[in-house]
Amino acid sequence: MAETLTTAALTLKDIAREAGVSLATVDRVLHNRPGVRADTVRRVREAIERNSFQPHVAAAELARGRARRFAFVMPSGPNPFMQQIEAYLGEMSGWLSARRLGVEMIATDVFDASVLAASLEALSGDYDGVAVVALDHPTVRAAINDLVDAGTKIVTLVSDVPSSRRHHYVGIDNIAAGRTAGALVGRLVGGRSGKVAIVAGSQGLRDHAERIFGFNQVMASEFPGLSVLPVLEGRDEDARSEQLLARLLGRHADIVGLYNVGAGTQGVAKALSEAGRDKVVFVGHDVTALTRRLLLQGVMDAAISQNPGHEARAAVRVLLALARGEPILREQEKIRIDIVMRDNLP
Amino acid sequence: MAETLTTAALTLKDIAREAGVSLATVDRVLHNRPGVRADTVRRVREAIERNSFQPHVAAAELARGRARRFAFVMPSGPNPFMQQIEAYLGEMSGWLSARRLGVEMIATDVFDASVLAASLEALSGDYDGVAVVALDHPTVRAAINDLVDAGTKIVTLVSDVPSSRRHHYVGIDNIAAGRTAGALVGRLVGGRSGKVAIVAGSQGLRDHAERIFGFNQVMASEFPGLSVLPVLEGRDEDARSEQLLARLLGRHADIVGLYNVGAGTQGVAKALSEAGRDKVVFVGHDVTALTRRLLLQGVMDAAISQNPGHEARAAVRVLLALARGEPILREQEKIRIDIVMRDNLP
DNA sequence: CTCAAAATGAGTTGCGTACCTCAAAACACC
DNA sequence: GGTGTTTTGAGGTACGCAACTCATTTTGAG
Repeated sequence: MAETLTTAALTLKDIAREAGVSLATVDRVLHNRPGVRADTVRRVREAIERNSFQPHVAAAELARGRARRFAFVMPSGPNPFMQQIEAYLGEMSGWLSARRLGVEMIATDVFDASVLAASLEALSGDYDGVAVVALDHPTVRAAINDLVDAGTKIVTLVSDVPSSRRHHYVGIDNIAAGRTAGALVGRLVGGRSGKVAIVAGSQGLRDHAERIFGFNQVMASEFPGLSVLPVLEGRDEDARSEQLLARLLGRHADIVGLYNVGAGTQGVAKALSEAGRDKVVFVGHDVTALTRRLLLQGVMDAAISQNPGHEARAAVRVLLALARGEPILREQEKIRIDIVMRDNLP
Repeated sequence: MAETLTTAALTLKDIAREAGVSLATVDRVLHNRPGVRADTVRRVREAIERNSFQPHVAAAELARGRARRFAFVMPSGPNPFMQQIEAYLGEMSGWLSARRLGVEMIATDVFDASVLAASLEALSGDYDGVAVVALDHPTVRAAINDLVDAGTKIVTLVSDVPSSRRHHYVGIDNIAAGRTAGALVGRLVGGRSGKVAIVAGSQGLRDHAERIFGFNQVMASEFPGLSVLPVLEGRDEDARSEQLLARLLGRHADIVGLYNVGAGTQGVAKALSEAGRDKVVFVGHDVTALTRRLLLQGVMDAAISQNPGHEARAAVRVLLALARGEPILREQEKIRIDIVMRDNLP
């Protein structure tokens, strides 16, 4: 009837006895310190393994003395999504200080590779972990690898640099996000045939390009009745997005769906309403004050969301686990793609 | 450019000096021990407040010595959702033992109020925290309140007992889940008019009743072209659900949508396919091996999911925070309603 | 076999808190 | 002013581990 999921609480002393060595040797093995014969290392490791020994987190944390410092390198300038991440980190301040964790925000121009790389290099040695919203560029990749080599734990946030040796990526699978958007547009259009428009910031941005790729994939394979128009590049700006879209709507009377890949949402919504094309199925990204309003008004039909609170907390937890040498709960730290419609607005 | 989110690391000794008292007195205040003048208590509290002092979690944990024990009281018998929760707890075993947390599963008949209440009463004094999948019944409520009075931290899991004094509920808002299901069925039907069927376990179950309530709300207000048929009560059994639904499908040729509120999914799918009514929009709950297959086959169109992994971890985290007297990160522990379609299957 | 280098043992200290004891001081009451 | 009670101080121990020192043993090369 009752079933226990955890094992007894051994200590290092027990492991030392088991392995037939002293506490000092166990300590040397545990922290990869030199001066232990390979054979002895094996014996100790086996004893740890055999008893599935886990160092007591609290004791280890207490003993190491100095507090851990993490840095969040984020885009400068106003960006609601990033501001949300910062706000959520602020909400955690009690949690952070109870664990003696210092978290600092560092604003920089993440869209300029050399500036970003310089910012990263400047952090070397000062932090135990760094979370960075990174551009995928060779210079940035090199800066990340340098930090990794210096022993800093690195997590890419929102936008990944898969070619680097970063320890973890906290963000969504953008291809899957695009696929989801495609499925939503296709399904919500509901059997009608016609054209579908795409508004993106730029196809040069990795996440945008991936989303468009996934979107097109689904449209081609599952919704042959819908044809996708060439991508409009609105640079995530309201005015430009509005202008481009207004022109497109004028030229195509049979647009039935619209996927807004990045920001510029305000402009997109305005173009739709001024053209009197409110019935167009409109799917976009992220739950902000604006998209929330548009969803409630029925202008937007669905938003693909990547919970910024979860991303902020996951980044901190992952950095902490990496710094402690604990395993990462992958399932927990995975950022899910949320479909938000009017009735499940968070 | 850089901005720090945390404060300096004070210790109890600092607080004692600040307040002009000894360590012993601070300790007495912190743990609500008797023998301190009200005036002194205030001075100490103010010093803590003024410096926004947070006890070092690791030190506190280490000092208290004995490990914490949590119990999960779950339904006996085969239940995929509950099995998943148990599996996810198993995945956490490293995390748990590194924190010296003991978690035990206790299987019982949660659908029999007196049996469940007896199981709960039997736990008194043995556990620091209890997570329970609870029936909302006066006897159960009393048992929960007794445990609370005995100092045990209580979390209701999946199914709430709002009238009790449980410390927290980990689960979804079932009315919102029903609304979401309604919105999905309505939208996916895509403008056609016709009838909509509902299959539930029982309208006597709180969560099922709430979901149906939310579903009907949306259908009535937003989809006047769809009329909802009387609820079929399949008792979450495949055979019974299939039989009832098959009969209903036979009588109504114009059924365009179907909401399966609980289990019995296998039977529902079978009834649909044997009647050759695959085009009916079918929305159900939870991602299991079965619903995953049905989604991929296109039989089911969407599933409302309440990530069991998240629920298991949230329950543990909440119990731990309660036991430590830490604040709960509400935003983090909130269980979201996930909409799962073929293209965002987790 | 000798000797230096490598490997290991034994031990100490400190992290910040919980929990405990005992003595001293402050206080209230008559 | 003396009594008893309440409040406060001072100090110790323990928790499990990190990080270190120094002495001792073992090993391998010549």
